[in-house]
Amino acid sequence: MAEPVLTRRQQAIYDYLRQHQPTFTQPPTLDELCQALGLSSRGSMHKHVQALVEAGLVDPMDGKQRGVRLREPVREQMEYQLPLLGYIAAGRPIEAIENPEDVHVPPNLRSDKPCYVLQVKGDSMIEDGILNDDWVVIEKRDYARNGEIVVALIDGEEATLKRIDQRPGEVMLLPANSTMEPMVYPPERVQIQGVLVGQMRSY
Amino acid sequence: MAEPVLTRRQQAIYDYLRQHQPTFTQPPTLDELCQALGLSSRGSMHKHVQALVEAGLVDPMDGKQRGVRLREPVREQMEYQLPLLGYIAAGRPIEAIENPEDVHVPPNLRSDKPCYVLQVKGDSMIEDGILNDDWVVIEKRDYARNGEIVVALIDGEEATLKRIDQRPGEVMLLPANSTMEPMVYPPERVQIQGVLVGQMRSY
DNA sequence: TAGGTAGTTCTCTATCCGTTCTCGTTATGA
DNA sequence: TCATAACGAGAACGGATAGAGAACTACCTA
Repeated sequence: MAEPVLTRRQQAIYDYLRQHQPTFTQPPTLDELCQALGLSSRGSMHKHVQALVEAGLVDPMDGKQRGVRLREPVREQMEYQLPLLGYIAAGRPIEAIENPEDVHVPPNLRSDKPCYVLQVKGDSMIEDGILNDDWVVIEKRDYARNGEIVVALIDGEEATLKRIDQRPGEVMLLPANSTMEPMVYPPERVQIQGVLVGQMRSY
Repeated sequence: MAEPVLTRRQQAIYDYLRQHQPTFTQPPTLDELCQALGLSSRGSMHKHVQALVEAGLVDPMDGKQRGVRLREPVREQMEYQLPLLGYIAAGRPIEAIENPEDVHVPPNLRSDKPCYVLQVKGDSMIEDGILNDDWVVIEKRDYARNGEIVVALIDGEEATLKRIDQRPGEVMLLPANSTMEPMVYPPERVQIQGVLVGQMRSY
């Protein structure tokens, strides 16, 4: 989809919304937008916002109620980009990247649920074909079926990528490396953070 | 399409656009272009830009709207698509797909040379983390450095994906599977068709 | 029920900017 | 030397963009 080509003002408003999105407790009113952008006419602002709605960049707010308004069209039109959140190595917390850059992920390597990307450090899953420095696409999810490969957080501090086997009273995290032993924990110590849905490697 | 043959000025403007494209938040106006190129007449600039439009190098901006203007045409949207040519399994020709569909490939999984995608059948490279049904991105190339993983055609009929080791008088194709033996051929029987540059897997 | 808040629609106006035009200068080749 | 093309300046026109403000409506609250 081609960029809708916004006018200067529309672009400024859109940028402002994207930039301040995280700090809003509520979507802003037109008046607040006017104040932020230095306008004094609600009507003019409405015209611009309307243009953004038609460009598909802002939620219609089409009814007209709600004291407050307008909102991001939910993440990405960039449906091929996912955030690279950090590195995952067995036994350490996920090493977060300060500025999560976006990486391209083909649609067939992800699910239609929210996903993110981690880079693998270590070789605990080497026999499942997951090597050091591979990128893995993770679907954000807090449960898993047995046999799935998951990002698990142990005791709230150690993150690891392992195949999971959940049994009554215990959870087994299975490495795919014959030099390593399965890890067994009581369920309350293991928190599932996501499930592997795709993988990429560059040579 | 033959090179449109630009005049000196047209070329300068085109170069400027290509060079600064990434830094634009918005396409420039004619006045901005004049300022950047050291002109003072919007009308003259318009004439040059018009020539670029007719040369097919710039978007028409044909109506007349958009407070701002002109931008690159060669916006490769195909840049993330590569053809899926078929399946590769050790010991058989590449099984071509009648209608090569295009698959999305992130830019970091490919080179800037021509590439294509194959789907792996078999597990001869399993210890290098290349599993059955994985997609591999292949750079089209007829030579390789030792240690690279290549698509090799043997006797013009059997295609295989193996790590290569070329020595005087012989070529070794090394599987990554301890149950399989390296294959040794005289160089004239082995034709390199491409080199592995990326890999994708869906779970 | 009244008044405040906030989205919507409207008109009016100013400015921006693409477009078209004319005119002058310079360089090149037959 | 003259015709032509490339180039540039500048003026004028008109549509697109932008903003102000008024009027209307819907909703919420006191």
